[in-house]
Amino acid sequence: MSADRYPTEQPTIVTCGLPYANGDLHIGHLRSLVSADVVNRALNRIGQDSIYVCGSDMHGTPVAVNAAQEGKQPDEFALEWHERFLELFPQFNLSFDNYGHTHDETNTELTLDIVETLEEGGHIYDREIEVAFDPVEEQPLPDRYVEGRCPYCGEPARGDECDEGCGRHLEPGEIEDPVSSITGNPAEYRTRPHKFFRVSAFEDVLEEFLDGLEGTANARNQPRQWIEEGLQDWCITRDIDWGIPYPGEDDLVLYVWVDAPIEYIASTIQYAESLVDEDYDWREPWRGDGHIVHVIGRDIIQHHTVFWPAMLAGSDYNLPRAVCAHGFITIAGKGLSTSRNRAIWAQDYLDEGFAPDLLRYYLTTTGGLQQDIDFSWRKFGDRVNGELVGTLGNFVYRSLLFAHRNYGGTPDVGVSPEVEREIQAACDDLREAINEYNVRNVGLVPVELARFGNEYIQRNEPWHLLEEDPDAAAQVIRDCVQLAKAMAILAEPTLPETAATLWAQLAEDGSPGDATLAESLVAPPSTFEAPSELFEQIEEERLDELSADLADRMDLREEESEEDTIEPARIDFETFQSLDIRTGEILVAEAIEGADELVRLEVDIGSEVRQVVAGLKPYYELDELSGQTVVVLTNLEAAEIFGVESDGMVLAAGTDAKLLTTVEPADPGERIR
RNA sequence: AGCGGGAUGGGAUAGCCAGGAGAUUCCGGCGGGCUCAUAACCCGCAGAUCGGUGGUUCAAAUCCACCUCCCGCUACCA
Repeated sequence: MSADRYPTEQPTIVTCGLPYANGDLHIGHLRSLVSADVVNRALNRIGQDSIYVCGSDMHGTPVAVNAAQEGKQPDEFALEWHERFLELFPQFNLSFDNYGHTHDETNTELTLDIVETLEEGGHIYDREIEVAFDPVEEQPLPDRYVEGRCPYCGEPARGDECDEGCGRHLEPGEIEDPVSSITGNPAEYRTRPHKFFRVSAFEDVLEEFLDGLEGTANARNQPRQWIEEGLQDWCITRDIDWGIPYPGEDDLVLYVWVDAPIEYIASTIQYAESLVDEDYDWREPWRGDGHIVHVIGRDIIQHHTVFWPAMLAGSDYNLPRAVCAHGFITIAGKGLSTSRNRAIWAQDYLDEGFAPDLLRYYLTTTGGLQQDIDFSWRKFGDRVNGELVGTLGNFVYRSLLFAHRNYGGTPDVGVSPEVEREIQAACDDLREAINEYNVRNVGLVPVELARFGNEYIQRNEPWHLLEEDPDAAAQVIRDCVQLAKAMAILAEPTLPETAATLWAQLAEDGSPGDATLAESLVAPPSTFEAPSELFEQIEEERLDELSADLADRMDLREEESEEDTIEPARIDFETFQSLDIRTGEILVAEAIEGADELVRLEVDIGSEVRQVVAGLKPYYELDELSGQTVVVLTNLEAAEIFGVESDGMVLAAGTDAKLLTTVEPADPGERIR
């Protein structure tokens, strides 16, 4: 890999994964959005020509499904979310140079253009595949409209992905035992022509691409395994009516993952078109010598390191220079769950009245980009109070206040060699950090400089020097003012709002977002007003409250899901009578291979011996099970679990499956009444 | 079970890709200092055989193999 270090002469494009227009954004999404924003701003600070573009992902079956549930048209539904995103982004200081959406004209046209290019290049072919169909509704069942079993690992899976088992992307027609996820009707397969993209032909291209790919290690390593296992061609059409229609095919639309990443290009084009005074050639980054940097969640690595580069290569566009795949966010060690409201919602955070910079700082500096990070209000508060308030905010405030009181602004002397070296070192650190896409260090650099600043001012005690040695005092404060100015520039990527405030306090014109590192050694104006505090301390009680509220909310949901409350709905006696519950004796108990908890039981229920599957492995030794008297619900409909038929249900109590038995010995087959 | 991530002083993390003096920083603890500053800031001390075992190497937290545990996504607790 031999790409030039930033800053380069060529333009760079930074993108984040497209927010999906079907729901509210939470801190998980923000991690993508903010990290990419930080990368873009940091590149600009070190003098790299870089823009940040993205857009909403409007297509795909989840939007179609959710829109239908709300009785809306998909475009109307998705557009509403898109608009909400647009309102939210500025509140987190996400500085998109352009933010479009995949359903707009630019993206639609470009997508069709790219698909045609791929066709002309012979990269697309027709193949008859079996598609799940709902025979009752006479409706095709693409992607998540169908559920069934993964052909590779046997796990239950969605139509487009084995989301529960091996994680493989599934091609239409691959899934076994398909059932409509809408009606529950068993689906049947019908043969139907679809379009396939010859991804397999790009193996060499992709391997070379991965060898040179910058960004996080997971984005380089994970796809290597997929390539080793052999690349599958990729079905790029679907039988729904929400999406970009496939050219020349009336009843097919493009798979959402085709037009989604193309939005990265389309958004760049829109940016170029939006400029009035200057020229921007979008072709330079995408087809010329520029650079593309993708910031994504680690769940969409495959799309950005296999499908997308293959598409780009097949239609003569540049491949990305870097893919930065960040980890997930957990709360109290548990994964976010939107359906269970287990998340910190972006809007809720703002409603709490916290400055966006605080969350930006926390999300980008808590762990490495690739690492999963755990969110807690306590840790959030510690970082804010310690590093932002105590170290950075305090240094700037004490310095500027001292300078203003005693000199009316910047003392009229030069910066000392020691401080100049220190500032330059910090600038070097920022350059180094962004060249490694290390957003954590990007955010820590200004705080570390402030640490030095605090040590420096403490060591020199200008408050004493004021009378003892006025020249020396002026020197020290001059140095501190310069350090503060450098911090404004260095902090701008992560803390843009704070940096702008500081910039104004120094009476600087414009914005630190227009400055480059070189300016960090240029003296600020000789006069400025008294500063105000950059950050507010978060009270301990406040943190306690927030923590308690969050814990309550998550605990509540736990209880609900555990059904801890007594079921209020009464049933009549007849309903009870309809349950055929009998004693049984376990004859055989053996583990089901490949399953974590499942045990296959043969249970004698008097008149016959039943095979029953139960999740007992973690709680019992298998050989102590045989011979046990248990209680069996015998007229439960049979089901196949993990590929094993289960005819009946062994009753057990609690989450750790304490088996029910009788107090007195009982023969198999005695009815429970 | 699959895929992914992790295991470093009490807690949280850096370093590991490009191996080299018993190891970063923050919080917490203890002791001092300062008083310009948002009870902030500065200095010092205590505290880790870098999950385990083996291997490669003159040298491993860093490379390789195996193992154990933790976590996330999802699932099979009928």
